[in-house]
Amino acid sequence: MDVEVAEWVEKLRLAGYKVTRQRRVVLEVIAAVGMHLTPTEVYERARVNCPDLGLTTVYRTLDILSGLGLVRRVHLKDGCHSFASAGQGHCHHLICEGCGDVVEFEGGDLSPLINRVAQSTGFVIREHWLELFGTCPACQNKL
Amino acid sequence: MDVEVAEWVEKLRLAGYKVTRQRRVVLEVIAAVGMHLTPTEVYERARVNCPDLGLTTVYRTLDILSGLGLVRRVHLKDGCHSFASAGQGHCHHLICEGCGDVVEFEGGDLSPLINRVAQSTGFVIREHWLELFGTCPACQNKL
DNA sequence: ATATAATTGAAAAATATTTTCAATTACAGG
DNA sequence: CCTGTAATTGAAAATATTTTTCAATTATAT
Ligand SMILES: [Mn+2]
Ligand SMILES: [Mn+2]
Ligand SMILES: [Zn+2]
Ligand SMILES: [Zn+2]
Repeated sequence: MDVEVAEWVEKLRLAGYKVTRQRRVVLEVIAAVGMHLTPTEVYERARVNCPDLGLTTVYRTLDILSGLGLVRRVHLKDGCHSFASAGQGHCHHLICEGCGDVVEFEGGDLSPLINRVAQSTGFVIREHWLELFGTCPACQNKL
Repeated sequence: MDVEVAEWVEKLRLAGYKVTRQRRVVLEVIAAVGMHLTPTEVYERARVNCPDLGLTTVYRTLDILSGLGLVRRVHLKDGCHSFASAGQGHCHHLICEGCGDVVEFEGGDLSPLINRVAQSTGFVIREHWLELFGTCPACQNKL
């Protein structure tokens, strides 16, 4: 996870952003927890190590990180206010409805399906999204 | 589309809800347009036929309709404030990034993929979501 | 027709996000 | 190491979205 933060810092720098204390602490929070967090949740956790951090900066940092593809918005049934780390390359999210845990997985090849839909609708399909919902091993044991 | 509204009205009634003028006009708007609309957009369109409708009622009606599975929240890259009609049965949304058009399609059988992910993560997977994004035929011609 | 419980809209409250701006800070270049 | 400069910051205000409250209205069973 220190590795991930280091990589993210490097990508920030390469993209021309300054590496500030505030950005670093936001990065660290998101890289460390393996679950989805709202901006406010990120803010609360990050302030433990950086009490003068502002919520505005969290919003701005999350914007930058999603722009760079390092984090991704997690879409839940009732809204999509939270974010989780997005591994490199094309991946999808598997989400525990119990604890908010987020695991990434590689979706198999969806091209047959996508081609079929493109064919029958006349759409040009540019992107797809797959999210799976369920219960993680830890939450299964809690029952 | 009159058919769809009639079906929806019947389902509302069966679920124990009163069929009010306000609910009917919200239903009509969503059934008529084939695109995703935010609560405010629904409100504006519905008020053409029902000028005393309140935005609060639109929110409440959308809640009821998603509870009954008649409409579904549409999740876009930057948020998910809009809703679209959800056909019966398990379906997915294909969305035009140009005009907001929403088309439903049946996702093929994703069980092999889902089983594989369940296997490798230990999750019990209860639900899945697939959305495709692209350009509809009409918007392709506009280029 | 009437009784009644559900539903309504306006207003207020709560929540979420963005903008503004003066002060601070990262860091490139010397 | 200093210094200049443009990027970044947090607080406050503005805006946007959603929910709650409550008295008045209304759909519908009888
Ligand atoms: Mn995929
Ligand atoms: Mn499916
Ligand atoms: Zn869990
Ligand atoms: Zn289109």
